[in-house]
Amino acid sequence: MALAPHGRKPTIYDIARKCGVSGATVSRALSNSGYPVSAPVRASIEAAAKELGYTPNAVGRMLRRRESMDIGVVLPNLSNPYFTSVLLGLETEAHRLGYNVLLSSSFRDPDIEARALRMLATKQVAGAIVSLTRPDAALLRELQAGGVGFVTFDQKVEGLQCSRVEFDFEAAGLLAVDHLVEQGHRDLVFVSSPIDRPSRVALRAGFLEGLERHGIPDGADRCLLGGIESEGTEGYEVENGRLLAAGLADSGRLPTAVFAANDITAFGVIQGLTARGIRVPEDVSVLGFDDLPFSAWVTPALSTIAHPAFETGAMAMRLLAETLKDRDRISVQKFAPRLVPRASVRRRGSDAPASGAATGTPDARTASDSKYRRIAP
Amino acid sequence: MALAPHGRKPTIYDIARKCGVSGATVSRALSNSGYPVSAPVRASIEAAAKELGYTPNAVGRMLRRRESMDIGVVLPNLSNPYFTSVLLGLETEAHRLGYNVLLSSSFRDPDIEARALRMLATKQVAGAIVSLTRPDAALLRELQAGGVGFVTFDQKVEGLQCSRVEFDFEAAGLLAVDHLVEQGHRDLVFVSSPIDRPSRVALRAGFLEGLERHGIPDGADRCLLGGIESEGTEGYEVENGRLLAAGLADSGRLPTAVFAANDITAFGVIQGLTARGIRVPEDVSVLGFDDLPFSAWVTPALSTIAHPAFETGAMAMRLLAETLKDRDRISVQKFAPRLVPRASVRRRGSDAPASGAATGTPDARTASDSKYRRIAP
DNA sequence: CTGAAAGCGCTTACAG
DNA sequence: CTGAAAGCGCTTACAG
Repeated sequence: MALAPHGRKPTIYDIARKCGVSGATVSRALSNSGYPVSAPVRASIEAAAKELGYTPNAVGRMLRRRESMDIGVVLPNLSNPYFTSVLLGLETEAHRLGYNVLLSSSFRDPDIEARALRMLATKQVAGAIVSLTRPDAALLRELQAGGVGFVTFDQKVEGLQCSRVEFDFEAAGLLAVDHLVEQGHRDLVFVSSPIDRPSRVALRAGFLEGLERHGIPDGADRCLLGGIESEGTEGYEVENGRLLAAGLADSGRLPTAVFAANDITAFGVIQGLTARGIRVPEDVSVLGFDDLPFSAWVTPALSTIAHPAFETGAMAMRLLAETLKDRDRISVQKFAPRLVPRASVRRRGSDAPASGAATGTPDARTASDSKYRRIAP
Repeated sequence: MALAPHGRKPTIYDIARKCGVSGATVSRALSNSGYPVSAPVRASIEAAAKELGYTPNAVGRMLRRRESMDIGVVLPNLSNPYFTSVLLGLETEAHRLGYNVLLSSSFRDPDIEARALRMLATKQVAGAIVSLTRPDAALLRELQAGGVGFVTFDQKVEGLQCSRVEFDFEAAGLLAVDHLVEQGHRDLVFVSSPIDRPSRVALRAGFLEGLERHGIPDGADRCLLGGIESEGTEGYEVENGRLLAAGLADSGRLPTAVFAANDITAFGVIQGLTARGIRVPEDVSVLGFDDLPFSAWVTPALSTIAHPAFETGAMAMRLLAETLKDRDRISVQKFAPRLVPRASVRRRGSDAPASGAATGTPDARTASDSKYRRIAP
């Protein structure tokens, strides 16, 4: 791209001059406007554009058309693989639909979240897909009134009307207990980092409900919460799992199976147990939650409950596109959990892996091949 | 943000009208221009702005100033945790410097790469940080001439003058052999997926060089390459590792230690070995490369060689900011590998973990606390 | 300290 | 099919 005579990048007027036509005609020829332009004129314009190394200026176009193909994404933290997968799904779908992604991580800081949101409005994004730590409904409504379409996932913001994609965390807790009981376990423990998010509350509620349904007593005592708070990275989850599991081993009152609040915590649990000479799954079964990609890669491959991250991101993007077409339309999509039996849960008193579990070969999943049942809202 | 009388978002002119001043004055008051505005006028402007729910329009400003605080990022694939960490470092630094990130994944498709690059130019980004599968130097030069600053990482693009951050892959291969030999191993094998990228070539070269320095024969025979090509996700690396390790076990000619081309491959190796009843590290030691966050989370915690992902991203962003200040300045920063001994490599014939290895407790790393030696270019 | 005016690069009714 | 003109929202020399 050579610079035009005025020392800047060539514009439609440089092309116009060169072809002896008006800027309007160049614009029509180059912007796929559908507006009729005679074949020879069009050809000469295209040739001149190529010769001058013309690149359209999206900023000029955006200002004039007052519309944007950019969308914002604000997430707590990319160091959590769950959010990475959400972003991957979201970006794949955005790309397919012709949108560009402006990324902001908030590190769970509400001030950063607010700043990122305002910045996105400033940039005139068409919409934003967000997962907020402490959502400011008033701010969101303000930006919404200013034309920014919103979609949330894994969270409902009180006082804000917008589409969202949900997940049935309670059903996941229930499913965990069902599976473990079905594999002959009745002495169960739930292990988690401090329960901050509503999703965790729901997951535990599902676990407790499961215990009750199966007539397993002492529900509350079976919930073990770590003492280490988040510090931006996900290491604290591993650490909580490790400490809690080690404590369990030292107490001499080991359960036969533990359900971890997420896969990362499950890894900590396995570490803590193994360090005490307790084998997984021979001595204790461990069930995770999330189904992170690498949960299929470790040894023993982690039995877990899938939280469809990629699908959540892709669906959020689809709902946003829908909102941008029809501002009044809001929809709620809810995903259901799915059991992924692998090697870390074993039927009680058996040498074989849990029934239904893949044996040696971990499932080779691509980012999008798993199909999740969707619950109608 | 209420809409202004004209049915659109309020502009500086709505404020100007309300305050009985000119648009120029509003602009000066609101844009931190440093230009003097009398205190009472400023106050009334600020009050009116707040009352009208004014949000500055960055598109108008950008068009007028002909400068942008957006930067583009083009990566092969977020499903590779290495790139996720690079992005995390890059975004953290960008945020600190006031830049916004436009993200594009290319899925290793050169056409998508070219389209993403053109799109970024169209959007008038100040610069871009890229890792390209098949870099088109002519295109990059063209966009560079059009004003886009480039920084590459882990790759040097022939025919393009730009800053970049490098990593000494060859030294990493060397370091791997040194460590393994130092732990009493001489029967070594290098396991990798098909060697496409130059970085892999260099890593293997370092491994071979290491064998030679230690007088270990049959270098080429000790390099095992998988047959499964990339399909967008990273699962093929695990699979190659698994198959190769299983083959090794079945052949009955097991080495005492294997060096995997990356941590993900190492997980595959561990899976393949374990499935054949071979224990890691008791029977065979396994050394990885990358030091992904979750390599510290698995059991046994993976001994590996660190490839500073977060630092690479942050450094790339810093180099880009430098380039944007001074277009003629190009610098090359090179990171050196660092050994991270954990539990998957054990001194030959010993019950203890490799000397220097953390024992029970995996190191709790935050994303940025590790310090890497930088090699002067 | 303030304002009138031009202009960033583009699109699009309007007129022909 | 083509062009002249206005305008998207802002900034910034220039003049006072």
